[in-house]
Parts: sequence; C-alpha cells; structure tokens
Amino acid sequence: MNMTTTKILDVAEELAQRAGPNAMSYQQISNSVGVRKASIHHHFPKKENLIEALLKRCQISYGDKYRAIVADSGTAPDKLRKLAAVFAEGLQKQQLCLVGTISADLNTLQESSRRILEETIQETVGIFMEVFIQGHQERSLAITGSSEDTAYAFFSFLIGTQISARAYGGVQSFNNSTEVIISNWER
Amino acid sequence: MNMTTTKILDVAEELAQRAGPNAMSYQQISNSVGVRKASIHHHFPKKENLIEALLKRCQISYGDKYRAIVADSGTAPDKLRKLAAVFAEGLQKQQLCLVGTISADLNTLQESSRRILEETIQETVGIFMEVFIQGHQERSLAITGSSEDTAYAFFSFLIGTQISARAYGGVQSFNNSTEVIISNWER
DNA sequence: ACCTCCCTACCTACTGGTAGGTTGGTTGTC
DNA sequence: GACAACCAACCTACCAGTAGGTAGGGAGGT
Repeated sequence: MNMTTTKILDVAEELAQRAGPNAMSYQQISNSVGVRKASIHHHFPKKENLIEALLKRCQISYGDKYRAIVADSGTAPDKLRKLAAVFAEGLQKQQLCLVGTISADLNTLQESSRRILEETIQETVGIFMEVFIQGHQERSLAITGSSEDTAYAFFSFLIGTQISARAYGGVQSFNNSTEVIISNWER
Repeated sequence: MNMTTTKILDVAEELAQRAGPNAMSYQQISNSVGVRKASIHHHFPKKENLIEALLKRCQISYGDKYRAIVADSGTAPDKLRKLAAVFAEGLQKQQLCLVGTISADLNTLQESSRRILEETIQETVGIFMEVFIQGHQERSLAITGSSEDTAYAFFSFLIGTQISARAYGGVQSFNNSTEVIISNWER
C-alpha cells in the first residue's frame, strides 16, 4: 500500500477516534497529511470509501492486538484486564474505539459501511469469546450466560465506559468501572 | 414554557438521539416544527444553547423516570431490569440515550455544554447508586466495588450496549447482554 | 376609549464559511 | 506512451448565524 494512502488513513483514524467520522473532514485530513483535498479524493473517491477502509484496517490491526492478548499465556481475568487496557490507552489520548464512534454515527452511514461495522463487531466478539471459554474451562470466571453473550456484553461495556469516561471521570473512572465488572466475574 | 419552544426541543431531541447532535441541523428542525430556521435561532440563538437546553430537559425527564423506578417497590435486580428497559425502549426506536450521543461528540462541544453533561452523568450515577445500596442491604446483589463505581459501570454499560446493539444485534442482543450483567450481580 | 411604547414571535433575505465532490491538466516514473 | 500521483480551480449543497422588518398582544398614561 502507498505511503500517502497509509498516512491519510493514519490521520483519518486519529480524527475519527477523536471527533467521530462525521466531524472528520477531507480538509482537516488534507492539512495534516500535506496533500491537497483533491488528492485525498484520488485515494478515497467518496467519504464512505475512506470510512470503510478505516474500519477494515482497524478490524485487522485491533483484531491482531486482541488475538495476541487472547493467545498469550495467563488466566482469563488477566486477559480481560489486558483487553481493557487497550481501551484505557486510547482513552488517555482522548480517543475512542473506532467501532464506538462509528456506531454512534450509524444513521448517517451507507449500507455497505454498516455491514463492515457489523462484521467487525461480530469478529471482535468472537475473539473476546475465547477468553470466556477459557475462563469457564479453567474455572477462573463465573459467568451466567453464554460465552458469546458475555463477550458481547464485555465489548459493549468497554465501548460505553470509554465514551462516558472521556466525558466524565477520565481514566480513573474507566479503571474503577472495569475492575467492578471483571472482579465480579472472577472466582 | 412556550409551545413552539417545546416542539423545537421535542424534534431536536429525537434528531439528536437518532443521528447525534452534530448531524442535527436547524434546517431539519425547521422543517419538522413548521417555523422558519431564523425562528429557531430566536428561541435558541446558538446551537450550543439548544444542546444545553436539550441536556437539561433530559436530565430532568429521565432523572424523574429513573427516580420513579428506584423509589418504587421491588428488589434491586428488578429495578436494574426496569432501568435497562428504558434503554431498550429507546433502542427499539433506533434512538440512543442523549448522554451517549452527546458524549460521543464530546470534542465538538463547548466547555459549558461539557459541564452540563458531566453534571447529568454524575446525577444519573447518583440515582442508579441507590439501587446498588438497596441490593447490598437486602443481600439481593453481590457487588465487588463501591456502589458508586458499580452504578457508573452499569450506566456506562447501558450506554455502550445501546450503541453497539443498534449497530449489530438489535434489541435481542441488548437484552441478552443486559441479562448477562445483571444476573451476574444477582444472588 | 384611544394611543404610544415595548414586547415576543415570527418572517424574508442574506452572509461567510465549509462540506463533499468534480474537472482538467501537470508531473514523474516505469 | 501509459499510468499513478498529484494539483489548482471550481461546483453545488448545506451549514450556523445575522440583518432588518412585520404582526399582534399587553401595559400605562392621558
């Protein structure tokens, strides 16, 4: 992949995480990347193309990050804390998970973008699920529902807490909140 | 309060919940209310005034709704389910909690609006907290952290699950997810 | 009762600015 | 010569916000 294309995606990713996909403009991207606005359109003709590329890239990069945590050694609760730490890291930079920001602007999205978003959520939940399966097997986690529902709940929780902690309480509240949820599953 | 002012707020609230405060325009409000765009500016000179009025009104209306649930008879887990049902109701109409949508667009907000947002979160957490205190006293809930942290976690969870369920899974996923969290506190 | 004054609510017409997107052309490389 | 990358200049549509004015309803004085 082209260097400029990559840089456009880097800048767009930061803007989208900080302000949301709608508040991110081609002009802002142009200023930061150092190429003209028309050139951004050369790489991503429509904004939806950019958003979709962003989502696909984050699906891979964050997917890999999550998979690495899940595949690593350690107990299930440890892994949950490491997954949460990824979100805390973003929060420290005032940045939200892309899935969260894009989902919040769902009703301004194209159908094709929505499908990629769904796919990303589905895949992420699938990765998170492994931890709950492990936790069940090693008896380190006491969960009441299915692994899938629990993974979905945990992912949703992280998205929500990241959003509300950025608005009120910051990283401190995020960590307290996360600990409340994880320690309750722990046994 | 004036009838037109109320109608503007009604329409704005729906738009903000459906598409976010940034995607909500004075023109759209004008079309729905049936007065000219300039007249909206007469009632709410700047968009920040409108957003703040919106937040304050929702702080009261939802605050009352939550307080009614908390003050009612019933066990703590029942009350948590009733609180979650308020969010499920919004989700069914493709609408998110205002605190969620506005928090997602935090970085495009004025300082004054942020303060009201913080206040609203703080107040809501305060109301939710009562349920966890009750749950602790009547021994119907087993919580690991402070009531405040737990209430914050639950509110954040609801915001997040509402967002992700709208994007993927719908009300079904929302309910599954909520049940996983609540039943895990239950004892 | 009438008139002046001021108010709220609303209007038309407009501003400056920015959004996403297009056109047509230049440059550099294989 | 073909093609990718890039550019200036431009377009339409829409945004929030403003200027200036109108309609009608009290309030207070005479």
